Parts: sequence; C-alpha cells; structure tokens
Amino acid sequence: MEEDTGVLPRKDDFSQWYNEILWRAEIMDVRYPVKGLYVWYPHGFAVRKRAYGILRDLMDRDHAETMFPLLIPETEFMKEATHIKGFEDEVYWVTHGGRNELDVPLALRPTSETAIYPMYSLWIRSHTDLPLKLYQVVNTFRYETKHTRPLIRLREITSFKEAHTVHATREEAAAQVEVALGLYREFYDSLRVPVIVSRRPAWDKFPGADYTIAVDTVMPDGKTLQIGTVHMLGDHFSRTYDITYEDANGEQQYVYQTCYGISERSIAAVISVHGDDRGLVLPPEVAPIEVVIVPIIVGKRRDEVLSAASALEEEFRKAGFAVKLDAREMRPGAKYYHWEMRGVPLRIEVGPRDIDANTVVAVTRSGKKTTLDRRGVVEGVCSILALFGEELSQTARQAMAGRITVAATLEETAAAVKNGVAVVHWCGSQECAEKIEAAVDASIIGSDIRSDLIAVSDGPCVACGGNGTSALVARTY
RNA sequence: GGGGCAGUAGGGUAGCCUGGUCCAUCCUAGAGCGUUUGGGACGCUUUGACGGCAGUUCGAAUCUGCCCUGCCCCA
Repeated sequence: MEEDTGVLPRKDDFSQWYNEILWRAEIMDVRYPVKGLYVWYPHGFAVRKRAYGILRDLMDRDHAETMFPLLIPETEFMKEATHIKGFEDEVYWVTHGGRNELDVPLALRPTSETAIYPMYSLWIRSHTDLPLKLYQVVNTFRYETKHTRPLIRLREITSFKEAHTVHATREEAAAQVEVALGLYREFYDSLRVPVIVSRRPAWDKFPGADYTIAVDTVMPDGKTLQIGTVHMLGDHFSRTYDITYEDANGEQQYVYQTCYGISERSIAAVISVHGDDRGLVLPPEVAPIEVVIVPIIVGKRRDEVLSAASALEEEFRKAGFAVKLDAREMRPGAKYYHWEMRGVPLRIEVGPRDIDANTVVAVTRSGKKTTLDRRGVVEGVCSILALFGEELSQTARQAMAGRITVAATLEETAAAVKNGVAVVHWCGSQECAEKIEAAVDASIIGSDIRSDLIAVSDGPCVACGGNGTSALVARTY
C-alpha cells in the first residue's frame, strides 16, 4: 500500500522535509547554477508578496520607502573600521567595466549603511530634518562560506527590508529601537510566528553598533532562527560619515542612528513553523489563495455543478477573498492533496448533494470540516478563517513553549539545547560564555530576554557561580 | 574552514568497477484519445537523460583531469 502522505518526508526529519517542501510546494527552486542563489517560484513569490505587503504597511505608518544603489564605492565602504571588519570577508567586488579595470572597485552591498549614510550627510542640515526614517526592500550580497541554504543562508538575500533612522539625541534613537521591536512583533503576530526577543552578546552585535536586539524563533529541530534584528548605532556612523545637524542654539551636533532589518528568513519561519507532513500550512494573512473551490463533478450534473462553483467564486471574489476555482479534469482527492501541499487555508467543496441541500462543505487545512448554509457562506468562511488563524498562533506558541527549558547546570543545559532553547543564569562574561558554549555545543544567543513564555530572574552563573541573570542558550541556524 | 557522499528525462532509481548491442526502468512527470470524478482513477498511444569543459579512444553515462552544483557530518 502506498502511503497517503506521498513523497514528502515526515516533518520529524526536518532538514529533509525542508529541502523537499521548498520545491514540492513551489516556493524555491534550488537548481539555479550558482551556489547560494535560488529562484522564487511564482507561488513562493506570492507568499513573499503578501508577507512583505504586511511589512510595508507597518513601516509606512511612519517611515518613507526609498531605494539606494546596489553598488558602493570602496572609498565609502572602507571608512568605518569595525563595520568593515564585520563584512570584508564576505563582500563581492565589481572590479571591471567591460574589459577595463575600474579606478575604484565597487562593492555589492552586503547591507546598505555605507551607501545610505554619505547621502544622509548631505540631506540632514537642521534639527527640523529630524527624525528621518527611511526604509528599502532590496537584494544584498554576502559571500557566505558556510553551508548555504534556501531562504536561510544565501549569497544573494533577495528580500532585505532595511530601515535606517536618524535622531537628534541618543534617547530618541534608543526609543526608536523599541518602536522597531514593536513593529516586528506585530509583523510576526500577523504571520502567526511566535518570537523571543533578546539582546545579543557584545561579541555578536552588528559591526558598528552599540548594541543589537534580536528577534528569534525556534525551528522544529530545536535550532533558533534569527528573523529580525534592531541595532542601536549611537553616533559611530555619524562621526565617520559626518552626519550633523544644527540644533536650536545654532550648534553643530552629531546625529544618533538606528537600523533594523528583516529578510526572507521570515518566509522560512512561516513555512517551518506551520508546515506539516502534508505540506505547507499558510496563515490566511499570507496565503496567495485563501479559499480554493473544488467542484465535485458527477456525470450528467457537470454543468450544474460548475456553474454553482463559478457563482461561489464570484461571490468570494466580490467579498475580497483571494479565491481560486479549480475546474481541472482531475479527481477531487488529487486536488485536495495538491492544494494542501501549497498551504491553502480553506477548501470549499460543492457537489450535487450540496446543490440539492443548498449547502457547501468547508474544510480547513487542519482538517476541520463544516457544512455551511449556502446563504451567508461568505460570513461563515470569514469566521472559520479568523478562527483558523488564531489556532495557528496558539499551536505555534505552544510548540515553542515546549522547546524552552530552564536549566540550572551545564548538564541540564546540554540536554535542553538538544530539544530547543535553554534558559540559564549567566554572569555576562565572555569567558563563561565560551565555557558554556564548549560544554553544551550551543551558543549564548542573548540576555535581557523579553518573552511572555520566559520568566527572567537573577541567580548563580551556570559556569562560574557568580552573580548572573537569565540568558538564552541554543543551537542556531 | 575540515571531512564525506552524490549529480542519469519533470521526480525517483539501475547501469559505471569490467567502454560497444534491439530495448533502461518506475512515478503523484509531459503530450494525445477514451471511459471516469464526494480523498491521490483506469486503459491504450507517445515524449524525454546521462551536471559542465577538456582529454584518452574507432567508440565515453562508464576511464582521466579540472570546474560547477547539491546534500550530510564535524569545527
């Protein structure tokens, strides 16, 4: 007997599952012949489009969208020392125009600080120009030497949403960090992806930042995935790029800056957190098709069923749903599997029995079956989808909660990180961090934890016994 | 960064060590025709490949070299 799950590996085998679902659900094609660059299938890109629509709407509340060039002259790129150190090993350089060598090599942006800030220096004159909050959604390039992986570790990040804000004071900039974190929380709430927010250790912060606060989620194999970062840049870059404003007293002052970003790792998170053995499970908010209508065509009532299905489609379309009528010449079961693999949240079935009874059958991606009265079907579907989204949030949240373990000893920590995230007490020293990391084969990913799933407390450092406070230890992507 | 395994049609595999035929093979793959359709339909016909570049050879999926790509494990 063939298994009904088809050929998708079980999600328990997460790595295999992830590799396969990407092409079976038509998210990414890995066969592009350059390492670390992958192709978005239209369906994957449609998910991206909706997710980034949400992100843009959030940013547009008080940021303006812009677009800076991909190429950065070496002379600008090399100005900020710590920033360069963080990126120089993974920068692609354009050295030729045609056959001629360029006088000044051009970097493909690994991130855009060095492209944007020289322009900020020109644009910002007075305190009335502040605050300035811009963002762009662009591709960036990093010559990754580690194992590349679609959507997760890329040489071309195709979907980097980066925001760059400028403020008159350090306090304002610090406040903006909190605003950004709030936006990112909202974004991931919409994607139904639970997150943990924490401050990265000093050695793991963004090159050139005062501090970095990261947004992580936990993948099904227990490793954490960083899916957003917010950086307090202080005045490091403004001193390097000479970004100053004239204050109310007529004095020149350096500005304070922040930057923060989200990439297509957000899509990897949606896929991985919600997907199951049958394929993708998409929250209605990001599903390119929210409702698929499958007509149950039986012999002589074919035309009758098809026109009933078309009428339904039209009704959903008018109500604003992303709806698809699947009128292909296939058996209904084959269509169910097809759309389940692609993550469609709700399937509507209409057949002769429904026409006779004046009903339709609605089945969610989680398998919940409801018979709806044909009249008021749109309202019925609305509430089913809203509930389905809520359930995704709850399920994902519980799954993440189950992967967080408080650990009091190194042995407990080592056991905890095999399943997910360990919460330990840590004194904050790099020496102890290294001890812990060596002992448990995982990394300190952050302290100053902000998560309603984690109670923060003080206690003896798990490595040295000195005064410590809660920190996260995990294996990471 | 280190190590290993692998690339054969849309997908999965055999063949390779030991070079050669008339034909690879399976599929939830493609095209066509017919009968079907409330959880992956069936029959018949048919299409299509050896990752790339060079080399050895009368002849290369198979041998040699280089390159590219993917996956797994370790740092």
